[in-house]
Amino acid sequence: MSSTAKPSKTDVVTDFRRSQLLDAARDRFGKHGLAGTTVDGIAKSAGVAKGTVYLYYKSKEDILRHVLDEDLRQLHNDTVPIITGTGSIEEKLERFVFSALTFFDLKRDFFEQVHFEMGTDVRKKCQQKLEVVFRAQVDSWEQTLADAQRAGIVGNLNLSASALMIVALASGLAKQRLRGWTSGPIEKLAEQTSATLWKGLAAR
Amino acid sequence: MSSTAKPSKTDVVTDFRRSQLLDAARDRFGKHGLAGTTVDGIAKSAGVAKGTVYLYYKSKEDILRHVLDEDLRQLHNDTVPIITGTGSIEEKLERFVFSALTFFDLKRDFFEQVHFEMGTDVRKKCQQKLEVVFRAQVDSWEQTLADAQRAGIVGNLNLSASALMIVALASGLAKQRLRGWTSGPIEKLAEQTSATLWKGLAAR
Amino acid sequence: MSSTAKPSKTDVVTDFRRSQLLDAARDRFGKHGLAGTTVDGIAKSAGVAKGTVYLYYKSKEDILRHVLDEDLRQLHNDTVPIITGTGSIEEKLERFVFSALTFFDLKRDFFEQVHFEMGTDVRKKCQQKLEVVFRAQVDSWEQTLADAQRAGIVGNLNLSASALMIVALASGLAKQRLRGWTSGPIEKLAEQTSATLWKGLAAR
Amino acid sequence: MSSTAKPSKTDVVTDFRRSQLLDAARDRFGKHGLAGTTVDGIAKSAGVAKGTVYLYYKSKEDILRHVLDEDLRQLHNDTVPIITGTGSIEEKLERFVFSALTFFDLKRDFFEQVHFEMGTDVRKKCQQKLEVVFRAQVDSWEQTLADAQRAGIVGNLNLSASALMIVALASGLAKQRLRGWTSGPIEKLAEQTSATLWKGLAAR
DNA sequence: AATGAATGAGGATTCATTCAT
DNA sequence: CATGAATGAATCCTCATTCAT
Repeated sequence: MSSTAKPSKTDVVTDFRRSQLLDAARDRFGKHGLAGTTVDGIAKSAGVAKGTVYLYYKSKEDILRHVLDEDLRQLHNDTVPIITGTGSIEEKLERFVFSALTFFDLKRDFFEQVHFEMGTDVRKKCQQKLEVVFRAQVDSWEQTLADAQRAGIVGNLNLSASALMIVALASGLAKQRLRGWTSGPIEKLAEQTSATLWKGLAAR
Repeated sequence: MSSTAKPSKTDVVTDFRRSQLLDAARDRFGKHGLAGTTVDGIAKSAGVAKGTVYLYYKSKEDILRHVLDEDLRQLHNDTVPIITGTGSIEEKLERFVFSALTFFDLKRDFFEQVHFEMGTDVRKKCQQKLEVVFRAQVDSWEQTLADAQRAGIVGNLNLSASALMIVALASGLAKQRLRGWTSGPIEKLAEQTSATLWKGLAAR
Repeated sequence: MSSTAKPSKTDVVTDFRRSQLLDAARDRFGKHGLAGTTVDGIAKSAGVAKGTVYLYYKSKEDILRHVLDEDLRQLHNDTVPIITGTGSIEEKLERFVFSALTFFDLKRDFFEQVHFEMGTDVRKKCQQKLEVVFRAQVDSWEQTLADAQRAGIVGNLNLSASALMIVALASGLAKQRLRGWTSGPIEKLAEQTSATLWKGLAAR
Repeated sequence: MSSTAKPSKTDVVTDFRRSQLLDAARDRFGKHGLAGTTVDGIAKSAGVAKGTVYLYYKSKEDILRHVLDEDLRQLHNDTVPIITGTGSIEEKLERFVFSALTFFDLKRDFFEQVHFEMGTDVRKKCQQKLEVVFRAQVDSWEQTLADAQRAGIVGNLNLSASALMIVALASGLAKQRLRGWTSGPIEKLAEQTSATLWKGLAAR
């Protein structure tokens, strides 16, 4: 019913509330950390009462899970299509690094505070999901590099090591920006590092 | 005797206890996360009573601070001398990546759980210290690359971007290993990535 | 309705709870002393859970402060109007002593246990408030005696010493009753002592 | 042995230590209150280690008991002989008030902080002892007033009420001074109040 | 006798979760 | 649907007391 037909008013309200709560939670997690964020605080941020939170999510942990799901899905959508899409490898490389940096720049607060803070259970599940995204990135790069190799654009690379390296570099740079250790425009950073990396990959 | 008079027995015991507690804490933090670790648990791990912990550290936070200090000092000592030491850049590059990977491999549990979990205050201080180490690494690399440039070993690089890249790559790889996303011997990973990186840096 | 719009139901409940908790606290403080009273005990006495206490008062100290405030306000209201009100000095004297004795008799347990027990900070503030009440009593008596002097009812007294004496006597007698060192009806004690004091004050 | 013969060296040391600890305890209790005083603090004040305290007193409570015993004995010795000694009643009255005020003035810190703070058990015992002193004072005054009555110096007084009043007044004044609510020389205060009191007692 | 490291019971406080209205 | 008062488990920290040296 609700999937194809017009969504009932209830569904709309429910979606709105869930989204509203997720945004509030992301904000709070970003500002106060995981342990530092209270359910009451999330409720206040969302402008509802504490009890209401439990109508839409069954626990604080559940909220965290959903925030992470949403963010990781976005990370995936922001990066993987670039790798598998059209364009020269050099361009893709630069755009990939740029996208990864941009994503983490926007989520800076949240990741700075929370990303690795959750309890054993959630973290396991979260990292499994994070791993899925990273593996998708690595696999896509490996595929792309293999194509390029067949086309004679790059030489006799260790494909998997190179793919890993690309993703690691993007992630490493992102972390440094998260920490505020690099400044300047993201474009420039993406351009310089991807160019150097490309030289390394293309060199025969 | 040797330098500043023999340490008293009390000092020895104190050092032992402090070290013992730090090890226990690192273990617990690694297994259960920051919030998931109780002072009582640390005490149990160390084989002492709860109160004893407070004879040596004034709070849970104080313990965390000391664990971090110790680890970061080690990270510094394990990596910076490699960069500033002797040898060809290629060798240094490989050894640097290898050391960084090894360090995080050993501290895997701890960093996986805690590194970014602490409350706003501690985290600030901790990250300032982490930044000091990373900046030391970047600065050392920049200096080393500048020397290499003067010697004509590398071409017209953007020194600071390159230095940043090296450190970012090592850190990114380390994180992926922390997450368990890469397997295989560290040596091989270090060799492959540093080789590719070097090609990119050396290319004219 | 009556004065400032009808109080909301929530307000009524809140007032009830705060009052209920204060009464429970006064009872516990009276029975077990300040240090001997636990928040859990107060909660149990009030028939609520420990956490509920913290919905209404922010700390054990906060509770104490409110108990003291309430009691001291009552002491003031029970005594000062008598001094400044109408009637002969002899009558006032007797009623004043009687009121002070009665007040402490009712609060016996509490004062016996707590009044001087609190930590440096609270005690400072409490005693400042207590001082306000005592000074109000002394000042009122001084004024009343001055009027009497002008009216020729009493002779050439040292006004401030006499006022001080009246208050000191009431307070000293109250303490002795608190301790259980005097028995018999309060009325009689008040009558006898105030009569003797009056003779001393009125004598020329 | 030790009671009549020369005290052994051990006895002397023991007495010294006990006295030293009592003084330290009185000081600490006066400065930080009962709950605020730690055994370690007492030890530090006395210049010994914590364990040593337990060689001389079996608990913190035991220390408190001894401090109180010592002080109450002193209060008794400072006041009762004045009442039962020689001199006119007027003189005795003034000297009694003066002594009481002086005693509490010297012990000001201690009494201000501790006098009524102890747990149920100690307090009971302590107040019993305090009662003994107060009763001794009251009884002595009653006796003295009875003699005076027989001698025709005072009229048809209610002896016990009058005695009670004298002691209550002295105690009330002392409390006010403890609180810092009265200033000026003790002599003057004693003189004025005892004079007025005497007029009241002597009036027919 | 003296020490002070070690102990662990005890208590204040926080906050995720529930449920009656 | 929404609320927020009530709950009580969980945890940090203190400090009186003990005991091996």
